[in-house]
Amino acid sequence: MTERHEDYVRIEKAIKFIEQNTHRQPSLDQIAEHINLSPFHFQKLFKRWAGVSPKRFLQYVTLEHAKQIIKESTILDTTLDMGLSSPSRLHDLFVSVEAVTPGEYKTEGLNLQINYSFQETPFGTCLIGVTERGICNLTFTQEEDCETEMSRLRTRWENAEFISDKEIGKKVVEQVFNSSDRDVKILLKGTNFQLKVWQALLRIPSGNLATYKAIAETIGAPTSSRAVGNAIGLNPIGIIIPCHRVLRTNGEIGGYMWGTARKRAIIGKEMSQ
DNA sequence: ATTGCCTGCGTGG
DNA sequence: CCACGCAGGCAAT
Repeated sequence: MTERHEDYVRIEKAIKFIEQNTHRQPSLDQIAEHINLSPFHFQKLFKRWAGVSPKRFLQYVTLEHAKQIIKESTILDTTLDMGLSSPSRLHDLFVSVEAVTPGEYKTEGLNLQINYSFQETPFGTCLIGVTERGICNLTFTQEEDCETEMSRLRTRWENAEFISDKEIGKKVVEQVFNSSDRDVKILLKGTNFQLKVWQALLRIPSGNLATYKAIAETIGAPTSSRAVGNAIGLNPIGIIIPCHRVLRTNGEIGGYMWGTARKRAIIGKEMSQ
């Protein structure tokens, strides 16, 4: 287990603790004690990890803040509306999406080469899959279970040729997590409905939040927020397709395929930038 | 805060 | 086909 991952585990534990004790407004000392670090060390680790102090971070991550953001629905709505009218101006990601052809869909990746590798990120270990036509997979491992994650990828692209390649994956991680160069290509495979939902997610700029309902409305299916949640849960390319930016209408955090603590963490970091 | 009834899509019989 | 499961929403408690 790498140092980076251990740090992430600590942060995750801290966030869980906060989540369960929001009503008590835990102090820095209490949080630090819970994860067995000195307040000093914890503060330092946190700052290094998130780029802001724990206190500032909490302001952003806290439920009340999320509620406020949702309440100011003009911001949210204008964001989404503007996203529709001129997507390229609002995007923090200039992602060009390529969807697989019907033939490829049927054959599930025949003649497709996927360079895969596991990579460490500030939010945990993830499995990267890259094809000639773009990134096709960015999923986090739960409990460091790489085998399960890998078999999921193989199932998703049953006939593809898999090549282990750490260098390609490393470049992707640097591009997505550490650089301002966000001009990435992705390769998506899904039903029409899923593609519509995933592309709607790409229109939410970093630092902004949307709701399942708002997404449902933008794709012209205003009563299908549940179906939207379903489709979002199947997003194969985390972070780049920002499924973490979608909350419930009432401001609750909602679910996340890779754990709500991780979702909070990603939102918090984006908010604080 | 909790409950019960609604939604639409994907999956497995 | 049909039946069920979901990262949701809403109205009535």
